[in-house]
Amino acid sequence: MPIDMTPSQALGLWHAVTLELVRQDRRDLTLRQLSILLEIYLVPPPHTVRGLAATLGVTKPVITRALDTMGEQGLVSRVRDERDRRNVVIRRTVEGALFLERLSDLVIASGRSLAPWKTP
Amino acid sequence: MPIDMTPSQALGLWHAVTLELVRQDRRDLTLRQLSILLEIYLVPPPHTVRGLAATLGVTKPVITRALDTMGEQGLVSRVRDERDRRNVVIRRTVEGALFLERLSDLVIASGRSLAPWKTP
DNA sequence: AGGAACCGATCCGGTAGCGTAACGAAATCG
DNA sequence: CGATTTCGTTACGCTACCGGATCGGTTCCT
Repeated sequence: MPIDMTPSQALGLWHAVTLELVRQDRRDLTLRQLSILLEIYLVPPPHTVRGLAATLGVTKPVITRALDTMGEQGLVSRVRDERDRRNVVIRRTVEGALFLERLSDLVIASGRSLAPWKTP
Repeated sequence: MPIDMTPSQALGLWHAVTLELVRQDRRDLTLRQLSILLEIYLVPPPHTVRGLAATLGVTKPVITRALDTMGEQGLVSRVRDERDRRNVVIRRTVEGALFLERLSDLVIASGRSLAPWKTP
């Protein structure tokens, strides 16, 4: 299932997607925030603050702040773990799934229309 | 030359690359800054502040600030246009090219090791 | 020549993220 | 039990970026 790309394709893909993300602006997510969001939605739960911090290689306050921001935007939600009430479990939301679905569409579309050999 | 991807591949690719970018940290580029950098290096020159502002759909100060930051990091350089001294021409640098080359490597490597069907 | 238009940079107040260091709550240990 | 460890959060001072307005400097237009 791997994807093979040339350097030109790789950068072209990144160029197209970042450009479009900036253009439509809407949610101004940090690279870290986006990374957290993808981690939550692509890796099987449960997700905790310290777990994410370890995975991303950042401190815990970074995760807390990112969850604050994305929580306000409805992209994630937090629930106290009742089995160990010290923990907080990060949960997915419908809105977050929709956001990533749009990101996915953007990536796919950008990849498809990448440097069409001749014939623009 | 297009690349065809499934939604899972698209998000998986983005996940792997952003995660690695966050992990190695180094230069903490904004999405906007990265977008500007890619625009400069992938689109034929000349590049001007107002041109980039129009392309990205942002205001001119945003471009100026981003060029300040990336200029300090040696990723781009600015030269006054002698034919029309109102303009500033944004130029590429060796260091900037190297940075994008590493980004390209990262994207390619992430794409290659994407959800290897069985047998890791 | 002089006014208008243009270009990039700078100033302003405000917002959001950062790292370090603490904190309170909860579980575990001895 | 109390002491210690483990969580996530908050406090603090700082830095970077934001949009909007404005600024000099330059060119264009008549």
